[in-house]
Amino acid sequence: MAQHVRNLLTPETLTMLQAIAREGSLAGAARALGLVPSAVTYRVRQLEEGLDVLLFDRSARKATLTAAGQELLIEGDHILAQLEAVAHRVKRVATGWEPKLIIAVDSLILQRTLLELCEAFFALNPPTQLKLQRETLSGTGEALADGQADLALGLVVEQTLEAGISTMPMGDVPFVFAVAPHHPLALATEPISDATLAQHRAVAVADSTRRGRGLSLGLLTGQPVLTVSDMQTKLDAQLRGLGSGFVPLCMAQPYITSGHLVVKQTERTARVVKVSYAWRAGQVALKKSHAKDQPRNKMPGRALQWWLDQLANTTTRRALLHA
Amino acid sequence: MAQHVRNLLTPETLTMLQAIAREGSLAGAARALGLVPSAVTYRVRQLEEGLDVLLFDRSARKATLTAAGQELLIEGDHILAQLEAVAHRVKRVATGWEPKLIIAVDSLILQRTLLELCEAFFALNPPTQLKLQRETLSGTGEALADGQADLALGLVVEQTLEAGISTMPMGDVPFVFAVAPHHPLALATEPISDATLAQHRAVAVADSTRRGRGLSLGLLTGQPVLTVSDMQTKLDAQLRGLGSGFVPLCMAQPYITSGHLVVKQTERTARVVKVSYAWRAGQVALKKSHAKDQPRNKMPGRALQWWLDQLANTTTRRALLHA
DNA sequence: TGATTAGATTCAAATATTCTGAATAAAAAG
DNA sequence: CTTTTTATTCAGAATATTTGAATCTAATCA
Repeated sequence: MAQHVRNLLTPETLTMLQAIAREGSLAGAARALGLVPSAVTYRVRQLEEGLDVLLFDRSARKATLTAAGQELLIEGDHILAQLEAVAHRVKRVATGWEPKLIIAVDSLILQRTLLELCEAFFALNPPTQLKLQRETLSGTGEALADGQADLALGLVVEQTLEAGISTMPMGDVPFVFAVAPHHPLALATEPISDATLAQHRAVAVADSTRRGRGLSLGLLTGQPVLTVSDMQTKLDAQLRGLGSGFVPLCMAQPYITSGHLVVKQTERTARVVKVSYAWRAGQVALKKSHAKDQPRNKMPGRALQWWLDQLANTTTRRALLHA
Repeated sequence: MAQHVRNLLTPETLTMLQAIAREGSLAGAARALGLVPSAVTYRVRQLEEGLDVLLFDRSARKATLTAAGQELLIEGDHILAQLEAVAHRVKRVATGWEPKLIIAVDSLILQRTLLELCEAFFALNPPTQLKLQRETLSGTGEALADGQADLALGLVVEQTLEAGISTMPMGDVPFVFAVAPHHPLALATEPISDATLAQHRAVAVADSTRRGRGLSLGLLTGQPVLTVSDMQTKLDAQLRGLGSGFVPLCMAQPYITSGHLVVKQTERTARVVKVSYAWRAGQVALKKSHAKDQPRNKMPGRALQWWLDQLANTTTRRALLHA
């Protein structure tokens, strides 16, 4: 018998829990994991007994999660993700080259330029796999803070960042208020007041944060909202006249020129968002108990270093933000 | 062979790593864990091979952690703490009563009143163990945000709190600048300027945060500082004339009356800190993949509810802050 | 309604994993 | 230079997990 409950929460067990939730049944999880159903039953029972908590409701044919089970599932997901991140980080420290470099990219960032950079990176034949994670607003910084990402591009700088994370400015992104020419607001007298705005649907980009409330950029209370997951979708929605809102001038420019979007002055000042990039710069805070008072190895991995070198170039930074 | 590296990072393995770091050797860890040394060797080798990372430097007699090993140790500590918190939370959800209620208490809070409340709580013969964790400044809120604590008393409200955490004001705590009567500043002309202050040592309370930079209340740059871990120690230090600084009026009052402390006016405005309490109010954000669209059970546990009931009482709140 | 299907559980046996204990080597301490 | 402490290896022993067949039950279908 395990002395401590936390010893029951092994990664394998948590993975199994995910599988059960995903497949909807113990039998399904067994198939997914390449196990026999009784093995799953055995482990679930083990877990329930050790924790002394009923995790599944067996009254129906398919076992369903109890409230406690759901709690464990959700928290377990988070832990598993962290575990992954830790293993990754440890490997990076050991080899100098990251096995994987995760870049959280805000939807503001120009896809094309980013992919060109990736191409240049791969031309070096690095042993490093790249993973691009598109995020929005606070999700971008959060991925970094959580250790899910190594580099974040396109941070909106209102966020507070923890120690151990370095930041550099990328530049300013001017936003304009734009609507489709057939949208009622296209004919409104300028500057458009908040009261008028509130009568029409806004298109907002959802914050991809996984915890907390997240940022919301300039929404009016009571205003109907269409929420989309990234800036490109928002632009598309506005082109179709589904709503109005601020969009980065650089992304909207071609449509403005072609007349598919109309810029309108508003009462609230035009936004200029300061954008930056950030990365984990080692030097994790030491707890006193194991402070070996030997300074921690804080150099960035070689892949990260390459990206930072690229970003040190003003032209590159510009190219990531401008259309 | 484990398919995925994260499966190697079991709680037991991480615990073992802690033990090795704490005891300073594999043999020591084996003793501490009630195992035979070869078992520890076996597991370490298993881990190192699976991770494909050298965690220990064996050149000396005692194995010492490599940089990678230290990274894993530190991150592992964090994960273990979270695991503990998760198991705890799951149990609470299942039983309605928390097996343990962890209260993070800022050093501002009056010990005596708090203990009286504990006494009243235990009079109910609850199945709940209480754990009081004294914290300072941002540490108090952080313990809550991390899931290490269920209730936080004495939050300084400058902190931003995540969703899922509820806050209520407790009251205002006036601070006064005080020094011992034999301290040089006791004779200074009032109001004392910042320049004069900076020439004398300040006594500051260290932020107990485990990550980030933390708050620091009104320190002057370049001023010599004696840092202590809680408000009571700060008061003691100032009574001995070791330095000067702002202290809560309520704590200082008896000493002011007896002449062991002298209040001085300063150029910077007297502080009044707004203090609040906060607790985790369930409703964890659901990830889409397992949203069972059945509303989450969000009622607080019964022990927490009892404390919240007490705190709803104005007199109780006052008593926790006043001397 | 009754028959059928898919899921969950139980248990003994098979298999895998982890631990032990003795033997060995090598570094620090005396 | 001996003694002590530590780490490692390896073959069995002890544990833990998985399997597969049998049984039971809830949903689905004819």
